[in-house]
Amino acid sequence: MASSPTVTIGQLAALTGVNLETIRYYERIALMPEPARTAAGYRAYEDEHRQRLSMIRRARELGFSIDDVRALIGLGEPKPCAEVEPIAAAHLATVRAKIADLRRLETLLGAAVRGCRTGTSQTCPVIEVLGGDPASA
Amino acid sequence: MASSPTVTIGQLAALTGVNLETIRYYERIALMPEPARTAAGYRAYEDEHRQRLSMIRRARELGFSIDDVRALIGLGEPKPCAEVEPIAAAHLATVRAKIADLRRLETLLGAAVRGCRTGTSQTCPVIEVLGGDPASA
DNA sequence: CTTGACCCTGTAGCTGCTACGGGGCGCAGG
DNA sequence: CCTGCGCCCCGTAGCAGCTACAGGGTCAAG
Repeated sequence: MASSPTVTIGQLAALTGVNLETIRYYERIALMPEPARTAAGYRAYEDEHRQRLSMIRRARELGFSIDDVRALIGLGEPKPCAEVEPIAAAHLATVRAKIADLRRLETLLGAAVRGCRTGTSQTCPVIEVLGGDPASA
Repeated sequence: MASSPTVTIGQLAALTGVNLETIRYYERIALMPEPARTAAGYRAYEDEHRQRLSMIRRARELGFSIDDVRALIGLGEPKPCAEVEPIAAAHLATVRAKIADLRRLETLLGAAVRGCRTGTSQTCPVIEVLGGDPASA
């Protein structure tokens, strides 16, 4: 009973902010269900598709992998907390690990770049960070 | 006048901790120079190769792209600070941006996962984070 | 002389898209 | 009715940065 029961792929892309080609890609990898088609073969999306795609988009923005997304929002009904929580917790752990890694990098790079600017070293401090092992024996 | 003037690709891999196939890949994309060959066609690496590959490895560990690495350690002599510093500074900026992004994720995911564990909500808090927009109009 | 560990080449696969190329459809204007 | 524009269709190739084959050759020990 809505004024616009179905939308085209381009409209869905505009509604959700997901690239049109990406939507087709999601269908190809069975992350999005195949929508009904018009007589001419155009995809006709319902509001359920829009909801699902929005969820996928947010999950991707949160850094979940495609496989994680598949596990989080199965092909049908919403998953129970007991299934969702371990995936989210694992992902959170990898996010934290990445943060820790990046902070190490930040420290090292920051020091090297500062060394460049103060310019007291003979060789470039950035290069020095890379070449800490000139000879083997 | 060293006892082992050249090493095979497998030995170089062991020395540097870089995967053997990755070394060949670096040669293919001209990041590593083509080494001399034995009569049988085996690659024969000198210590210079080992040094260069170690530098590449450290640069990659610091998150520099292959193109950045190419710019940092050209095919010949070490680059001057003036060339190196902008690349390192730009990379540092992207590292900081990634950290900021990941911290946002950490906050959101952390709150959701905690919500799961305290379990007061009807629907899973993780799913709630994903589905904040049930209907369009 | 055989066995096994190494080496060679080239190509296909991975993730998650994105961008073609070469065609159909739908609707508005002339 | 026809044209033209914008959208849609499909399939495939490309991006980074490896990694993993398949199907061979080589070398040194036993």
